[in-house]
Amino acid sequence: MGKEMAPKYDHLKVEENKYTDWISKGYFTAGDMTKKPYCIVIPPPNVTGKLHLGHAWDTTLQDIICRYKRLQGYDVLWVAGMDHAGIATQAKVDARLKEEGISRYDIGREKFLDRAWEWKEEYASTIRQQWAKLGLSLDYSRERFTLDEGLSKAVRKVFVDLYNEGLIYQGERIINWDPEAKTALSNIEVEHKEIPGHMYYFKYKVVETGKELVIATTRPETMFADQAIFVHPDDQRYKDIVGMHAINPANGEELPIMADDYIDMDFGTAVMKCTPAHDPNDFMLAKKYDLPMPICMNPDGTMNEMAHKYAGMDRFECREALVKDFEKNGIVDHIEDHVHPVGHSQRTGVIVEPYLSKQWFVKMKPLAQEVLDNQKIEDQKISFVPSRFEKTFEQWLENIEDWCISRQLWWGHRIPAWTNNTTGEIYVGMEDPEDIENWTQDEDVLDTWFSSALWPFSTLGWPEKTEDLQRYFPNDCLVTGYDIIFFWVARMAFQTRYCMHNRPFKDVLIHGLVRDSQGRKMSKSLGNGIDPMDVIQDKGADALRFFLTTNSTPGLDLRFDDKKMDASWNFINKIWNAARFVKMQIQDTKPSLDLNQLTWIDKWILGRMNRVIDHVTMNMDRYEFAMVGNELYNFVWDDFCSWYIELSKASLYSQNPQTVESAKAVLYTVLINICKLLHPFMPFVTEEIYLSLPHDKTSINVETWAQKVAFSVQDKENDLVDLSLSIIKKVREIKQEYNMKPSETLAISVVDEQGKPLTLNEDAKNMIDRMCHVSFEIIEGEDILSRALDKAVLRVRMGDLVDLNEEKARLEKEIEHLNSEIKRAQGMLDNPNFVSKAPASKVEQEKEKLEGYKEKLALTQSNLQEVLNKLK
RNA sequence: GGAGGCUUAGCUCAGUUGGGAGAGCAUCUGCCUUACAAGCAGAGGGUCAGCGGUUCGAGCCCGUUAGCCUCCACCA
Repeated sequence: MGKEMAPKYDHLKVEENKYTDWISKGYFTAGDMTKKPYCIVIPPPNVTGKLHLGHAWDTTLQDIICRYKRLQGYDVLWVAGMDHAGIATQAKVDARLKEEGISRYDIGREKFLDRAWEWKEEYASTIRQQWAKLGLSLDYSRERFTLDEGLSKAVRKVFVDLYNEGLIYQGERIINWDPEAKTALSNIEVEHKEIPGHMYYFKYKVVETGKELVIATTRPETMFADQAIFVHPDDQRYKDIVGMHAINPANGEELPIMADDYIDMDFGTAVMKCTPAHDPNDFMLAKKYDLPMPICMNPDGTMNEMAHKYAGMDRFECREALVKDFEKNGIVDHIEDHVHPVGHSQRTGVIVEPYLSKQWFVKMKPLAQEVLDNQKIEDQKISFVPSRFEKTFEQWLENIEDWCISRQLWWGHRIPAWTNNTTGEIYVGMEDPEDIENWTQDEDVLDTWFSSALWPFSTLGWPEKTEDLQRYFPNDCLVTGYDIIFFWVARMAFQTRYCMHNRPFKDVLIHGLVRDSQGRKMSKSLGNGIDPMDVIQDKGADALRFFLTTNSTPGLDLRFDDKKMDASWNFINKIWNAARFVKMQIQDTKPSLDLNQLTWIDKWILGRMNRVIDHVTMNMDRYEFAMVGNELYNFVWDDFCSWYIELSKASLYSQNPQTVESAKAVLYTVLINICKLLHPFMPFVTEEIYLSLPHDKTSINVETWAQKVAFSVQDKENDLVDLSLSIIKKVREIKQEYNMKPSETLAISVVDEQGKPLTLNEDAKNMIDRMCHVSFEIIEGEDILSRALDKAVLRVRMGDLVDLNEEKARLEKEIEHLNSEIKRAQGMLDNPNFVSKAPASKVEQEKEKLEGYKEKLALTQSNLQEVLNKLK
């Protein structure tokens, strides 16, 4: 103790070294069995790189919840962990290998995986450093990785169970193929973007009649794999040619002309070419009619030998060349510009190719239905904050399609399926086959989200029946962005329902995206990303945390704003200086709060504090952090700093030792409670202040939540505060209005409605004088300025300074305003419906307001009369 | 084609079961007052996007229009 506190806040110094100390003391290690458990699992960041501002926001929200719950006396477990991020990480490692001039095929699967693990270790440590900078109260003793041994076991078990129940199957289907990453993707890994393209109309010759048939397509390059031509059975235009054949202009093959009512008679020429292996609808038709399904492309997006002279060309090159040749040969009827949605790979950005391929799928309908059914049960449902996301979530589950889970990658959970080398038999199991030399394991790995989906319980030890699982499952809360509700939240929901027969967590707090100051998404290509570590260096983690969490509303995006970052820093600086003042007063001795010695202003601030504690607690429970921030900002800055600290100086410098002691104790009490209330938001500075003051615990981390102080207060004490504050404000206003120096002493008196002087006690006079430099005198005569307060009149000796005409105008304006308020309030009270229907408290409130306005109006009117008399 | 969000002070945004419009920054005025000039004390500034409805009472609830934005969706 006895640490010096510099006048200007130095966040670098304050935030240095604290975190390692907290970790070493085990403050964030869960397991106190005497307390009630509370559990959050971190959305595991990808080990592909550094954390961005979105992570900072997401994790700070969680940290706030965890720290709050810890102060409230919960045994909080916040599980640390990271995600192996299959495609993304593999791409990074590939790129690193490329720099060395080699590819993953050069070194082989095993060596590649060694390199990937190296990469993981490197980035995991970067991420942990960033967590430390942010001050996150994670439990590292339980840190997990989505590819670690325990999770691998969990993944295998789920896969095998689902397979045995027929909920996982292997099938040849049209999937979304990423030609860049050369892997299958799930539907939601495809982003549909409207891009300008063309609708090509080509002429086909009908073999039997020799007539022309015009058919539209957007992807001419797939024509090499066409197997049929379809029209609607009721379409009179084409009725005659059904059953005939047409020549595919791309390869000269004869295509049967068939009829199916899938065809939209109003679209294009109402004739559709069918490419079973390259389009999901065509595939469906081909299955129905048992058509062959050849593929005309290689996995890397180049054309294969089916494309004849175009073989080896990239698919888009081929498109261009083919159309050019068609134009030359008179095949093109016409070409229209056509803006249409095209699927892009979320990971690599390339255009996704619908592609026939053998993959593993999860049968989703039954799993999703379980979740939907349980959403109707109060103690089983997942509650979203804000609740509108429940609809998003449920609608997605209602319309869900089977999930393609196999990926043609190396970095990930290997699919636990083997094919017998001689019999071709498939084996799926937890354990490797005994005669493993006779079996070949499936080359593919699982979608990363397959393992992420198990996160809420796999991190706690499942499938083992661990104590942690028993104690901390289901989780209490999950915090994540709306952008991964489908990817992650929904999948956790059904996997948890399947494995645990429970919900993964009770609440989901949803936040939005961090945008730049112009409202744009932060992206690498725009180069507008902001590194949270730079912000922390510049303004401190506390300021960043406070900015992120108190300037945002659940579910909405957040714009990063330097000005608001500054405001956060300034707020911390303000608290810092208030703490310096308190420390200066109390030195190193903890003052004792004697509730019997409280002055009227002590009671005033304690009353405010009590109310703030109530509001903050309520809003913390509702995840309304912006409201908490706003209330604490105002309480600290206005009530505590601007008013109480200044008012308390009169007590502190008085001769009465009891008053002095009481003021010190109140300063200390309020400050400590401010620290506790703000600690979830700004753990570093609140710890620094806590430790620099006399304190009860070894760290604010192990303190208890703010407690209200119970004391008795009388109406007249409250009235005195109200009156004193209104006098001070009014005097300051008058001085400003008349260009007087604030330090200049103004002679005032305070009188009641009848003009009788009000007796203020010496303490109050002293305090008012200290705040706005006045002398209390008996004031009579011509040179008076009178201003109405709420329940009294302030009279000021002004001499010649008073501009009576201006004063008249000012008073008239005020009277006008008061009259309109009276009219409004009177109107409400005269309305029998209001009096009978509105809550009694509201009616009472309105009556009081009306009385107040009336009193003030009377006072103001008499002031105006005085002015008018003088003007005569 | 479905679903959702946003529109409040010059700018960025709060506004908790409906009951006298708020903050930060910016602007104007005056202050080096012994915690803080990254501060202190004051001031100005808004038909709460438009229209209609419910209600005694609407920024808030309902409907509708407009502008901006996001997600979902297999039309060749």
